[in-house]
Amino acid sequence: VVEKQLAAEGLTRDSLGREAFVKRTEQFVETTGGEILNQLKAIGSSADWTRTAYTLSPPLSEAVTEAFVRLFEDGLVYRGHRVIHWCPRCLTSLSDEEAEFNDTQGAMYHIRYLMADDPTRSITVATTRPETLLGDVAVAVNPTDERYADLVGKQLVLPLNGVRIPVIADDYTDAAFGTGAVKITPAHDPNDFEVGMRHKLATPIIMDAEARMNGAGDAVDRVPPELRGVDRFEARERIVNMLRDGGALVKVVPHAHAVRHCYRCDTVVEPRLSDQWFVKMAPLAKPALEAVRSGRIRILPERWEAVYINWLEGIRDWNISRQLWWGHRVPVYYCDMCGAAPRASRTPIAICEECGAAARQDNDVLDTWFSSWLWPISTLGWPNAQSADLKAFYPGDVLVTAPEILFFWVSRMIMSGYYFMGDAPYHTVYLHGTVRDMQHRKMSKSLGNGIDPMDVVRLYGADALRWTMIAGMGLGVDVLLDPTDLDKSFAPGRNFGTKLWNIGRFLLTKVGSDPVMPLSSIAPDSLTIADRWILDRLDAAINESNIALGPVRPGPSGAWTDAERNAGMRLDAYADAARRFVWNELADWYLETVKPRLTAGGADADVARAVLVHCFDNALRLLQPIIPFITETLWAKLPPIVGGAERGSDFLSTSGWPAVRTTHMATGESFELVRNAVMAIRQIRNEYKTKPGVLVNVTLIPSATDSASAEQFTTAIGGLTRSTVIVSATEPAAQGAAQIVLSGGTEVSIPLAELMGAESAEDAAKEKLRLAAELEQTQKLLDGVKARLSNEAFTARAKAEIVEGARAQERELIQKVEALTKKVAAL
RNA sequence: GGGCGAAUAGCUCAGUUGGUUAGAGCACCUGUCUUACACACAGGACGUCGGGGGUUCGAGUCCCUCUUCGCCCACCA
Repeated sequence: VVEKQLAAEGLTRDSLGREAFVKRTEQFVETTGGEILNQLKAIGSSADWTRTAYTLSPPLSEAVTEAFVRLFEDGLVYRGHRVIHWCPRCLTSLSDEEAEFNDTQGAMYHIRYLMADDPTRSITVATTRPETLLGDVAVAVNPTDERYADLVGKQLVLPLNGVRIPVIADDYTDAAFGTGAVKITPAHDPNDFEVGMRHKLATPIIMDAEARMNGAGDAVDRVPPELRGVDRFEARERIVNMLRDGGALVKVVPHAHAVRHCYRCDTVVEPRLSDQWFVKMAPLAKPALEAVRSGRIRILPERWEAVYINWLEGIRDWNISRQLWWGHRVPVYYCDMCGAAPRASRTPIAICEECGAAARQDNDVLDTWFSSWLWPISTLGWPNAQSADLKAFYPGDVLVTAPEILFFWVSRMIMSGYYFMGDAPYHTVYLHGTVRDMQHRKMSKSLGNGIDPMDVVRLYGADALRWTMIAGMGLGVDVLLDPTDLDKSFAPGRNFGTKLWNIGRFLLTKVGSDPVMPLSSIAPDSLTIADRWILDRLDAAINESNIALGPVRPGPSGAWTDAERNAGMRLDAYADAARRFVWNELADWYLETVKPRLTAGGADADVARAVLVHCFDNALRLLQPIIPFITETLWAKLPPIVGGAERGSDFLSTSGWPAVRTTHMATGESFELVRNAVMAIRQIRNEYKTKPGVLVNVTLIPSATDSASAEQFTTAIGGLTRSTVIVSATEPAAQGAAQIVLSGGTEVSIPLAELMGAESAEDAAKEKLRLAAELEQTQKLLDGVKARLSNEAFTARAKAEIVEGARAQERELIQKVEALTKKVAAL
């Protein structure tokens, strides 16, 4: 923008000078950028953050200089004369990574070059960039290509400018591709440059920096006057027409190929011969490769490791100089007077040490990634080796980032970590998915398909935003969000947050603020079957979360084992385990059973309070990383523990991750019976369309294996199903009752008259149909198990526990089928 | 051109080393304002796991092949 303003005033950045240009740009940021700064301040962001985007803060600047000078002194930074990617709009060179490929439908132009001493003979070359023919210095053919063997060494005449060029033989040419003859343009193609070097050919540059046709120096005669100053693409058209008119154009065939574009402005990149600074990458890549191969660093998802290794193995030198004015200036100084060797220096050099003349600093700046690759160390105080932060926090643990900057940033940070610190900057690289819209398009400003996170925060809350992102984040899977329907994506997160809040509201009001007993002080005998069950489920949820997240760090060896390296970081599985516990177990079952106990008061109420608070405390710890705000608020309101015991911290966020109990008590299987009975009764009530308010009498005949007291069954089941439960040892009459046989053999019976109301009490046919259907389904299952077990191949070859499992299932199903058969018969 | 990944309920996705009746959320259907929560509760319906072939006592899971999407890399002019 500043450059445009200058142009309007008839100025350029060159005429203005670097100092004035920088000042001018700073003013622009101050004024125009002020609104942006204010917005950032409003949400609590540091204004310095914005400034560093324009100027490096002094410590970072020091780090960049140090890194450059050290690499220079070690011979890993060098100045090279070669063909690089040039953006004619940004007027700078680009690294390989910054010049992105786009598939483009272009054309292959076949052009005839005539022999100089025998115009009846010719060679036809094929090219996608005909305008570069003005810069051709040779035509190369394969040495084994018999078609052209007798032409090697002869001269051709370039169409349009009449320049004479030789036919050369070089392995680079593939006889099978195109016409088998390649035009060589050393200054505008990296491969041609290599060929040119081998054959000691000239390197005429035929375009200016903005990619307008223009020969400089001795190439001036190569560009016909009518083409000078013409943009390359217009020149292409005109040249093709000129060739056609002159009879040199043999044919044009459509040709799909990949063309490099500037990653910033999307302009087609022009290969261009120039002097640039490079970093030798092979020595840096070596330890970075070894780190991943040995397991010192793991990359998740694992498949990216192959991509990383493949890239590093074929790595090419890194062009780090840019012809921009914003950035960190290359700290190399020249003397134009005596021609002393360029020097890299940590401090500015004003005067040449050799001859005393004024020294000149290199005019290029460094690639922004040259500062970014130092990020893990420069942010911790490097190059100050005494930095306390560096000692305390290097190396770090996990880098979370997007796969598209694996090469730009991730791998280079690893290289700089090894080179400057002798160790990797982290042990885990977690590459997350990309947020896309429903058409799988990357969200972007230009497409207008993005979602403003602040809108989501306003409408659904920050916790809901985090929930959606984390719970939807399968390892290596893209997250699809619909920008036109925020509700679809974010309502589930909001709903869960609200649910959690309501659980807390209920729990805190019912439990009150009186101190609760610590779980450890409760006698196991006083725990109900529901207590034991929920404590079991809590342990299961913690275990599941731990497995989903995996080990935090590699073992003592410092390297990941094969078993460890691909386990963990399953954020979606962790979120799911935590949600299931809180919603489907704690809220749906335990809270419902505990209500009457809390109201009743007494010793049992204290037990219930203790278990409830313990479970909720741990549930909040489990959810804190995903839902930090709601959990923190609720946790602060938990009642104190008897005796003033601490919960580990004043804040949930630093209170510690939950741990499973070390002592085990009787399992919660009895409560599973309650759950099965409750679900069965509810199902019956629904099928018979019993009004929700109607109280029914339920007879429960527990199987011999159920040990829990009858009282616990009656209260638990009764409370959850609006029924009065009688535990009985005797079989009730099948006639006139709805019957349920649970898998353990426990039977449940409800009089039809109560389910259906007095007016239709006689309708036993429906119940018979219902039971018969269930019998049929159970029988089918049993038949399947029996068939499997009677297959000798199965019993002989399957693992013992699988076969035993099938036998147990068979026994259970036989029991159930018998009971159901009896009941159907009685009806 | 080379490499990699994906295809499972209407939608977005889970499915650990092959193990029997394939799950969740949303959407859908029925009922309910049951004093924490209708952003909720209870119940329900919905899938021959992309097509074909193979290995196996047993395949969503392993192998081959085809189809369709997607990603990464690449100096064939």
